[in-house]
This record gives sequence, structure tokens and C-alpha cells, in this order.
Amino acid sequence: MIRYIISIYHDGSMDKHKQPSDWHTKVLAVLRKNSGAVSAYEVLGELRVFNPKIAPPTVYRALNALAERGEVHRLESMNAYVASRSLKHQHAPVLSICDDCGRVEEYLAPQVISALSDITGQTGFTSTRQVIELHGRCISCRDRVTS
Amino acid sequence: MIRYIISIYHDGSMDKHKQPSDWHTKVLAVLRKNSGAVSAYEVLGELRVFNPKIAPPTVYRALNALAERGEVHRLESMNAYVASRSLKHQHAPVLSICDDCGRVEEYLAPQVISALSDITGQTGFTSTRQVIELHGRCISCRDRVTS
DNA sequence: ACCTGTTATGATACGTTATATCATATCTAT
DNA sequence: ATAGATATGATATAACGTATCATAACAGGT
Ligand SMILES: [Zn+2]
Ligand SMILES: [Zn+2]
Ligand SMILES: [Zn+2]
Ligand SMILES: [Zn+2]
Repeated sequence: MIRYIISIYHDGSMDKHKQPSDWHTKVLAVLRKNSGAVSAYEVLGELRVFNPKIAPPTVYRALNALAERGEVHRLESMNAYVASRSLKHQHAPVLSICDDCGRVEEYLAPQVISALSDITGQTGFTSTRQVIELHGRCISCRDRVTS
Repeated sequence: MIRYIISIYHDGSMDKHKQPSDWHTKVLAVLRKNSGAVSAYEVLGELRVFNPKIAPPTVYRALNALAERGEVHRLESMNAYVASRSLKHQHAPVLSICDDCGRVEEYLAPQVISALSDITGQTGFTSTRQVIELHGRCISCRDRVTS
């Protein structure tokens, strides 16, 4: 059954919602613009374009929701976030972070995950979340400067 | 050549140093007392026993120095610290963190590290630091509760 | 159309984690 | 002694994250 609903707003709140309330989409767009890590407060700054009064909990709620859906990854070693590159996540990604240019790449590495579960299997530890982050230097940064 | 030095303090500063200034040792002791993650500010709290006026930079300096020497590990996914268990680190450890009891274990896993360098090797990324943290449930917590 | 319980969003305030900066003290070598 | 390098103390503030409560939107039953 399809219902057509005309919402009635008892105050001016409808106006607020013309500039629509889907922050998730906007947060994701900010992250996708960027090839590297973006902090929650950087996202917050960019979203002030749409609403100068936006507050941290709005951003963190969006980031957490997107992370649960696998659309963004939190870079635990940087307290920052990055948009996901690969569509499906069978398992946790390996994230490489170039400390020179900030670029983050994402790899699906079943061998790594299974090597990890070999280890934990021996000890009885049951892992529900894997954080695998590699810091270093990407190939273009290595080519760019002599060292 | 051995030199015997009698330090001369032009003010009362010698008294401050009877309660000696090696915070590194004290920070490490606090972490070793604990089988799990300890936040920098928890360490700070414990060190107030020795000097109520101790400030965050002192603790962070000690933690960073200890981490560089491999005596403690920073748990990036918890913004906390743990004393190292294994004496020598040929390479980055795998850290398992029980989200129930907080216990942290440390594994040396050459297979994991080499699986990781296989991946990055293909892309030209040169990794200088590896963060590998597993969240989940340790065996004693699994046995303790039915689930 | 109304009531009701549930979920999402807005808003305020606060808690936690980390560092910049500058002053002082200590050490080392000359 | 002096000077440069390194470590520590002290203050302030920046950066990151969440608890809490109020309001709004949504969906189901009457
Ligand atoms: Zn991804
Ligand atoms: Zn780079
Ligand atoms: Zn260790
Ligand atoms: Zn446990």
C-alpha cells in the first residue's frame, strides 16, 4: 500500500529541512573529494558551508554510521577518516598511509587475514575487528624526491 | 676515565631531585603493573603520588621515548599504552585486545609481516611502521560467560 | 484525525587526548 | 668559565570525542 503524506510543520522547521538533513551524504562527499585522511573536525569545517551551526555530534554520528556500513574507514593511527575505495568488504582492509603526501590506499589481503587468524587460533583469541595500517612512503613520493 | 662529580645547585632545586626525575622508569612501572591498556592520563594520575604537579607533557615524553625503544606499545585503536612483553622486536608485534577484560597480548608473527610486505611490494609502497591490532575476546572471557 | 512508541537530528556542554611553547636545569666538551 | 646540546618543568591551548537532553520525523494502531 502506498501512502501519500503531506507533512505539516507547526513552526518554521520545514525551512530548515529544505536544505536537507542528510548529513551522511555530505560527509561522504567531503571524504571522497580527498585522497587522504580527513579529521572529523576538518569535515565539520567543510560542512559549515551548509549550516554554520553544525556541531561535532552530527559529524561523528555520520562518520560512525558510514563506518558501520563500510563506506568509510577510520584510520585509528591518525584519528581520522577516509572514504572506502573498494565496494565490498569480505574482511578488514589493509590501509597504507603515505606519511609524505597523505595518500591512503586500500588493499584486500585474504592471506594477511588468514595469517592473523592462524595466530589467534592457536591462543583461543576470537577476533571481531582487525586494524591493519601501514605507514610509510608511496611510490610517487619515493620517485619525486631523492633520498 | 671515571669522573666523580659533585653537583652544585644554586637554588633549592636539589631537593626536587631527591625525589628523582626519572619519570621513564616510573611510567614503565605503572604500565607493567597492568595487563591491559592504560591511558596517558591514567598514568598521569598514578604519578601524582610522586609529584602532584606533574603535567601531561612529562608523561607523553616518557611514553614516546619508551615506545621508540620498544619498551611500550601504543594501542592506536584505543589511544592507550601497554608495556611490551617480548624483549626483542625484530618487527612490529601483533597486538590482541580483549574488549571484555581489557587484556592485551603480543605476538611476533613473521608470516603476517611478510604477507604485508608482499602486498605493498607489488605497489611500491615502502612501509616503515606497521599497526596491527586485533579486537575481540580472549579465551578466558569466552569460557567465563556463556554465549 | 489522534495517540503512542521509536528513531533521527539539533543543540549544549563537557570530557579526554595531545601538543606548542617557553623557561629553566643539566650535561658535555672546550 | 663558557657555550651548545639535551632534558625537564610549567603553562596554556589545541584537537578529538561523547553524554545528555530537547525536539522532530516517522510508522503503527485506534
Ligand atoms: Zn574499504
Ligand atoms: Zn606519497
Ligand atoms: Zn613488545
Ligand atoms: Zn578477556
